[in-house]
Amino acid sequence: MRTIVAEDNASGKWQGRVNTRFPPEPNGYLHIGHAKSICLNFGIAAENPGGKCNLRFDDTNPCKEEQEFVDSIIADVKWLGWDWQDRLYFGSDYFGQMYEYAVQLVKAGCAYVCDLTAEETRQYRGTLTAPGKDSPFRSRTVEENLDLLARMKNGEFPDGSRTLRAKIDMAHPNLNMRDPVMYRILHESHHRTGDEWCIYPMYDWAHGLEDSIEGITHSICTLEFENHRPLYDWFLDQLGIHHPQQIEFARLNLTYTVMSKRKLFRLVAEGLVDGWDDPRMPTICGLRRRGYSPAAIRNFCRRIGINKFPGTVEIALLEHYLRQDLNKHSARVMAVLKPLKIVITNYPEGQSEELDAINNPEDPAAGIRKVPFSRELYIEQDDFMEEAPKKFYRLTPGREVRLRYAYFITCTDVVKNDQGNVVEVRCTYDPATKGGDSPDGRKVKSTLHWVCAEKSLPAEVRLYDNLFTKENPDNAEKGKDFTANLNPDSLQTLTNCRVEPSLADAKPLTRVQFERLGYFCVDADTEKQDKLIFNCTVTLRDTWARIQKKAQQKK
RNA sequence: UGGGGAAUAGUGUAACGGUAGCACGAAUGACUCUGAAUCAUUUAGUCAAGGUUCGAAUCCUUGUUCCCCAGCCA
Repeated sequence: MRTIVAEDNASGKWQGRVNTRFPPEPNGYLHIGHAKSICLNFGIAAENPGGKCNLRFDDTNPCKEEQEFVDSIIADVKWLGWDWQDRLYFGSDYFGQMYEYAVQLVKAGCAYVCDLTAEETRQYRGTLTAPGKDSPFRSRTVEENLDLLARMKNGEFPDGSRTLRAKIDMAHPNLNMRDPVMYRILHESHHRTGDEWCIYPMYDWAHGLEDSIEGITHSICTLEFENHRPLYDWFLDQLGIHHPQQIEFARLNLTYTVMSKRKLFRLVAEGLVDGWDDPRMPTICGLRRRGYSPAAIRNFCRRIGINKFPGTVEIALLEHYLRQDLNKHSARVMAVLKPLKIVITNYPEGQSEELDAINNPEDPAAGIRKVPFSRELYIEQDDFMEEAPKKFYRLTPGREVRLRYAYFITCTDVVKNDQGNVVEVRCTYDPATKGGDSPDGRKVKSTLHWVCAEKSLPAEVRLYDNLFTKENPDNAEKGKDFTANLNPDSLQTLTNCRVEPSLADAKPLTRVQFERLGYFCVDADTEKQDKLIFNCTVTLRDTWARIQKKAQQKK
């Protein structure tokens, strides 16, 4: 596709212009599939000198469209990092011009007013294999059509009583060419034009005109419109106006999620998720709340490429670009999700100190911060095992490990509760290893993250897994649908977490890496509920987890 | 049984008649104050069968499989 644009540019087909557009219908929230289209359209414009991409709302159906969606779409495209400058357009702004064009087509004998009901229209259309038959109103005179069209526009007829149709060919093998409806009567208030209109243009009629009026050069859309291209071309040819080239590409499918507006709507409507911006949703606002960065999404969209084959991209690829970007840009902090108390028995009671920690090893300019250390600390429950299996090289009785940026410690003893669970680990530390380096050069097998028991802050952490348990959620048993494949464990809330004090004033959408755990993002609920709440954006790659998993599979 | 499209490693994507390459994943190793990152190595592919050609993923023929279309939705 980029080749086509580049070649058109070289051949001067459009006088060296490149003007694409992203044309959403404001009837829902944008998702990662839209991001593919957004990055394609804005990306192609950006790659060509002088290239432009318009943001245009295709708002031709007042029954489904709302200002709320207009606002969210604008916010999402902007957040993704794209700029349409002063070219924010609405299809509804062209309703007057479209009507003029319709009159022109009627005068040319290329369109007629049809009195068939919706049901009759369907019957007359024929089937995939059988041709349709002409509407009895097909042969009305131009004068009569002009009169009826004007009266349709003036509101003289009830909803659904008449349509304006293009006069093409009721026997055409492409159903879209069997006298398609151009206007329907809808006494419905539009979110922008109010009650000015009671006839509204259909997609096929409106879309090409919108493209033409804006001087679009390349009209990029998804595969299901391939069948509509002959009609797109027909309207523009009949009118003899600027005629952009429509090019189709396959929409994005991702494993372990659903992408259709209808299905996402159901998840929200049925309370199966917590709203459009639920961090498990593939919506742009959901991904944003989850902690995704715009750059990660853009890089992903660039890499998945453009095609005409409806494939499914692995969610792992998205996560790869996520980690790649977050690794470079996220500040590191220490947080303990499932705390296990440790007591440094040879560290003086009541004493504490501040240790230097590097904010981001990938970015020296990010500097250092202080973290408090004292006699009592928390480490991760997963980082201690009383009886360590072969490849476990974290803390276990008798073993020395490093506390990151702090000291080497050796486990000397454990304290158990009545159920026999370890509730406290006792260790000694080596004062000579302050900062985490051993003067004698001795090595430890692992480095653990930790927080000070007293000075760390309580926090809630929300862990996420795929929303669905199957790669293709639609692959459900007979009689069931995708909701049967919802993952019951897609959200896990941990309420006893501890984070280092530097996070005290973290604002929503702040992205950090919890060392050795993953990337986390401060949730909007932090301000509402007045406590620190983090979403797990994505975990770090975890070799140990894979080793464990393999060991279990062997059993 | 009509029409329109599409098929390249597990996944996604290049190669436009001239060495099938890249990324993700997976595996192995090195390194490491994150079992992260980084680095190295390995793994694995042209839907099928014919044909044209010195040479075919690419051109031709036939077949197979998949996607889309019968809204007064977009």
